[in-house]
Amino acid sequence: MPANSLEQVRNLCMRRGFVFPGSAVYGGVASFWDYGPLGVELLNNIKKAWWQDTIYTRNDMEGLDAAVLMSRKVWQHSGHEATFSDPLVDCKACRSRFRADDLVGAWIGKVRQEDVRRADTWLRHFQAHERVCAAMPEPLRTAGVQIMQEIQAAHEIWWPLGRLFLKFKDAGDEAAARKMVDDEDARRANQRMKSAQEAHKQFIEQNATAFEFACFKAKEIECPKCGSKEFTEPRNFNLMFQSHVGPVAADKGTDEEKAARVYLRPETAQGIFMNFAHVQRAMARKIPFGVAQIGKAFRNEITPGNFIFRTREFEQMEIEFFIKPPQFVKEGEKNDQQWHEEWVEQRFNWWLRYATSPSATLEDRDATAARFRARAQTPDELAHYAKATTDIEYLFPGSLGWGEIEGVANRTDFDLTAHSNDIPEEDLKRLKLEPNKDSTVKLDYFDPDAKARYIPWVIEPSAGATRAMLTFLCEAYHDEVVTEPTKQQIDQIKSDAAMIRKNAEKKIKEAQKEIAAGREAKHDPAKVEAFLNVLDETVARLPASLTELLTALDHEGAQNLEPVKKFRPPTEKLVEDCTRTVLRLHPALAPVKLAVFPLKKNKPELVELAQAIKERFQRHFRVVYDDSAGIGRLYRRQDEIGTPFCITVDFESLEDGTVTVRERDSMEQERVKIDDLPSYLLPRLQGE
RNA sequence: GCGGGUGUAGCUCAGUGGUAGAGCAUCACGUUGCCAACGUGAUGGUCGUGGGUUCGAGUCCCAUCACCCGCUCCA
Repeated sequence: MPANSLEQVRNLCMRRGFVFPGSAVYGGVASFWDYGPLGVELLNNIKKAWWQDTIYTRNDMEGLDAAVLMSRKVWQHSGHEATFSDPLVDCKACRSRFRADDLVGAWIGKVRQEDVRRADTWLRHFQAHERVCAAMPEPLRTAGVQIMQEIQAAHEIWWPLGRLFLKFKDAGDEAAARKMVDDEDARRANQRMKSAQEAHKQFIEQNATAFEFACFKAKEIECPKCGSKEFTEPRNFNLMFQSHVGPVAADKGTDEEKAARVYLRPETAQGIFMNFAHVQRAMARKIPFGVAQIGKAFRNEITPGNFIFRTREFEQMEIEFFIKPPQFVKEGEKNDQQWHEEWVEQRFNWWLRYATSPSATLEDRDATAARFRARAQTPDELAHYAKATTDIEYLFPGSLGWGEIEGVANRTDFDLTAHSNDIPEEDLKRLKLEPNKDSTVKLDYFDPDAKARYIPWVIEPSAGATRAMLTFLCEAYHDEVVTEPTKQQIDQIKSDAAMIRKNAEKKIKEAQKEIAAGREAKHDPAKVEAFLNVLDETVARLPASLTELLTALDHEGAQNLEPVKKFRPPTEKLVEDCTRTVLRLHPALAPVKLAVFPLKKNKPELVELAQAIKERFQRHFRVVYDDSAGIGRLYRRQDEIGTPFCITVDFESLEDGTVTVRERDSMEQERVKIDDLPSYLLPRLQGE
């Protein structure tokens, strides 16, 4: 069984040097992770497997590595800048989309259109603003509420005077009005009102974004279409990280600033489109052909999380495969839809191949295959550039569930057309594009076969390299029982579990009493009961369920139960003694391919030979030498990081030149001549 | 963004206002003939951070940061 929680994988990653939290010395920065010694090996191996399988073993592919920073114009014409630069809200009732700042601006101005001479209008207005301020985060909340209370207090004093003043003025009684203006109390009240209003205005201006957000949170805004007050939160879709080329002193938004602005790519694809003509000419390629690229991409995600699944800096493995537009496809040639299907199949099989270890049984393979699926996106999920997209998804453990690991999109001729000058009117209409006055070229292609010039269509298989790492880790992770606990040990667990139940049932009764008396209870009876059921069920299935015991103890309802705390350490010890953690990684992906041990570390001749074997292989792949523990522990350590083979040098080795080769998944050992090691290991490391 | 939880040694955690602990890991020496061996000793913590209450705070209060879970969201 693969990992049953992301937590297990996360722990292993941090403990064994796959992944570390970024900027940890300063408390960390959410969503950024560093890849440690084993992580960089695994990630490199994944990228290598992808590069070899998509470029070397095909006849229609080329590689590329474009710059991360690209001209702002790339992202203007690709549609990325315009589509995702404003704070947007969706009405949950009628699904209309609005700019959040427009709605809030209209709402603030609304009172001016109403009868400004009515006291209750103003009061309602101030109270509404106070509710909005109350929905703001601290310290804005306190400051805002204070300002709104002051304005209400000032209004209460000022309003009767103001109304009197207006009354005189309306009646044409200038003398009385003037007398009021000169009156000391009235002036003071007026002054207080004015400064309160000023403070209010400034507060909103200075905290525009937070205020905007709070308006929706406080449910003060109405949908202009349907009147509902239920909106999604304002999302500022400015997903791209910005920087500037050269020193820029200008303020944001000025022409000077914009001219120097560059974006960190949110996808590697545009770098390929920029180089379509270069690659085609330089390599004398005919359509169909593809360009592959591996590289970092950056998205300022609104909600990052789930370990390395969604991060703001990540790595993509992308292919843009250029094909004939439908109107030029001849009888017997693949059209865009068929190319799309073929790539989905190709890529799906790639995932399955590397998700399984060669030692996997048919049942294992079926179980693995069941955790992958290809799912066609529904029309409302499709990105602005795509005609169709099929997501390849993996069933991650725990709450993450099905997650996208690759998208295979049919981008039509959208991108190459968008980056071309002189776009014909019908294409502008068809692709909903604006004319491109910035581009210097037309990204078309003369097809000698069709004897026509056209802009190719594109199929884009785009996989996440960092997500691939998480996928393969989750799939490879196994806690295995290797030594059955004794009957005595099982009986001990059973009696401990019975004791836990007895104690917990007492706690449930106590809690029920507290709840009946209207007091807060220390335990939630339902949760404790649920925990007891899980525990009993797990204990009943011993010894097969041994590794599940610890998961059961992590149950919500197990918290604050004393006997559970006592039960945990010996149980942990027992589970650890009886199980091994093994990463059944495909050998091509394993960060360390081979480990060499001397059977005894205090025999120099064994150490010497073991180190010599290590040195013999270290030019070809990652191999480690270790003698810092007993042989059993050394094997376990390597299992945990997925090392496919371990070699042990013993006294027999000195005599007949053979060593013990121990295979990771089966733990079986074989005697192999040192000279035969290359021919023994090589095919096995390639997964044959 | 909201709600709940967690934060103590490299890791897993105990510590219920009164001298900071255990197991594992690491290092040294010895022992050890193949699946998480053992003995002896050593290293290692301003208890996430910043305030406050107190004679005294890992423990109580407030704030803040990070992570986890659940919603919400997601090119």
